[in-house]
Amino acid sequence: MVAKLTDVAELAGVSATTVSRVINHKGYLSSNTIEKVNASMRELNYQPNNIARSLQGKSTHLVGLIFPTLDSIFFAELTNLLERELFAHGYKTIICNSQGDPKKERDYLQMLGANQVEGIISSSHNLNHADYARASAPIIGFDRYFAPNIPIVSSDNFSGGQLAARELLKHPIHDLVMLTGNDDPASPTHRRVEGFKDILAHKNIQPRIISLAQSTTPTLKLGAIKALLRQTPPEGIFCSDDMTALMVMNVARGLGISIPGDLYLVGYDGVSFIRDYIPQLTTIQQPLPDLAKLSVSLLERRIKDPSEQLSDHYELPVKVISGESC
Amino acid sequence: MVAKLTDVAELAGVSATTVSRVINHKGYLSSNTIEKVNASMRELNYQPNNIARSLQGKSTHLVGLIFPTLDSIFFAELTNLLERELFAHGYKTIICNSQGDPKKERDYLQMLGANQVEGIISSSHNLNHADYARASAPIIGFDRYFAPNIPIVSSDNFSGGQLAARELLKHPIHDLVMLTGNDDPASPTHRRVEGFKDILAHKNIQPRIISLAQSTTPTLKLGAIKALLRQTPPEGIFCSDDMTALMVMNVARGLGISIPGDLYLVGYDGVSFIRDYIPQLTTIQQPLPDLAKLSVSLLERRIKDPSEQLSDHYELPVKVISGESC
DNA sequence: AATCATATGTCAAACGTTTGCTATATTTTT
DNA sequence: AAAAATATAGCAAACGTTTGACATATGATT
Repeated sequence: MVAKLTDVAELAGVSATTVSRVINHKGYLSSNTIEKVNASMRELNYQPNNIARSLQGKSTHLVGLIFPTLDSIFFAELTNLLERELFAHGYKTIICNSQGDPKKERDYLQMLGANQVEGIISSSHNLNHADYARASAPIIGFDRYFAPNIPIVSSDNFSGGQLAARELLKHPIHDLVMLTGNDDPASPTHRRVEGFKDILAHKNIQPRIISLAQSTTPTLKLGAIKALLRQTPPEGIFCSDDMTALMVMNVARGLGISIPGDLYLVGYDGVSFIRDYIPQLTTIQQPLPDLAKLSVSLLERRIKDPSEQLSDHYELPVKVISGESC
Repeated sequence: MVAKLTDVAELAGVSATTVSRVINHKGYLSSNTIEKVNASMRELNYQPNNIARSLQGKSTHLVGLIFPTLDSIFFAELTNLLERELFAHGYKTIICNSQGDPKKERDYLQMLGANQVEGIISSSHNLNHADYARASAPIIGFDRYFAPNIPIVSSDNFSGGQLAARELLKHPIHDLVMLTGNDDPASPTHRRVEGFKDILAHKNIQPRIISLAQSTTPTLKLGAIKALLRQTPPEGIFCSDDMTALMVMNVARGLGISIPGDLYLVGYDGVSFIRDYIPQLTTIQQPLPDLAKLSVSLLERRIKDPSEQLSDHYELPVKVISGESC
């Protein structure tokens, strides 16, 4: 059996209280006692039981991350950064990938409560606001509105859309398409569409907005892109994420459409994978590390003081990463 | 304050035991009592406290995943699949990305113990075997040897190396390079090198093995690949992962080396991202979903019966995904 | 009418910690 | 030399749940 506090106490010839005090550096302890206890802990290879500690009142230092999937490089990198940041702040990360399944998401939300997580960062899209409003732990919405008083962290999506438009308009073109993944007008990411349209409106250009539901499989997406490029190829495309842009590049190459030249292309996200492996893509970069840091720091503030009033929305600036595609 | 079991009991006018019995479907309960209790739980929005439950003896249903990073698409997809599988088996997933930092990994290993996780799946490379042998929970090594009696789950790396060699040898070439990420001869992934060499040896071909340490940054890797392709370009390259192969494709394109033709290229992993977004790459596909399922099912067997004797090594077959690069 | 099985529910101990209170010994201040 | 402050450590209750042992009521079987 694994050693417990009382075993250590017995071996060291002191009370359980004293051992606990040594572990938690609390109260007055003689160096002699401390040494004895430490030796006993070493001898028994003692590991405090966090479960018991939490029950007693200590916090769990657990944080839940609710995202749709890790198959998307964007969420993978984000999760990676959040995990790092959370670890640096002393939290452990439970991942909850809803895979677009509302039932799974609800189960997870409930489970996180049952497991006494101290906070939640979520970007999932399946549940209604009431589900989130009821959650016991503080929540930060990543690129996502949940309920009043649940702060949103996002890139400046509107500016991002504007930047993309400006990039495309550097060329003398006007038949433009935007491929977007999310058509919920309440979603912060929808602001990308608005920013894009905003700039084009000044030039009296009306882009075609093609919305591929977030649940679209790659194959379906491929079909849609092929159809677009074959039947009514535009002169410029703005994709609301880099993976879609990458697919456009592939399809274009297959069809003999050259980028740039025949077609100009701008993506969105600018994750490090794209910068390292697909540098030819021009894209709008979100400051992912900063977004992760901000999310964690806001969450921590809410954990420390649940009543602290935070802003509704934190927007971080984006920038253009110039490749060759536009 | 959030409702607890005793609050429910009080409201329903029964004892705590009875409430617990209702929750756990244990013992004889009148349907009347059950209804009363359920109503009270609903009214108070009661959520059982898993911490208290675990302390009492119930298991935590927590599993830890120790991997180097999520920035690599391979680990991201693997983590995604494992999380799904674990969820389906009733487990929650704590992610522990060591980021190549032995200290972080040791901290995590210790933390997982303290948090009473029921099992660990790990593919991290930083700790010595003793650290893992000491862990309290059962462990499955993914593509990684840790200690005797810790089973390894991997693809058939040797056959994978052989397949890659055979693919390249379909063309009349003999100046071959293998770019590998891990040069630890004890690692299961090193078998890819051996399988590759094995086939080539029959043809009296001695490939150049270039090992880019796993910690290499993309920039350094890019430099190495550029140097290779510029100075002593081979006729064929086998990369031990798809991301490196993707980088080779990019560099080659930049240098005007055409793939296939001037250079034949085979990758390894065949994650779904590659199949969906870089279909032109010929690669050796690991059966990732099966590997995830197998890992979880082995782990569960060990959890249910820690003394169950498992094999040392479970190897799942790989297959060639034919693109245009070879 | 005594016995047994079946329902229904309560008591209190236990899980492994932490902590407020208390007790004693030692040192410092008056 | 008394009072006060400081140092040291133990007792027992508490955290929220589960569960074995026990108590009682009801009905069925002898």
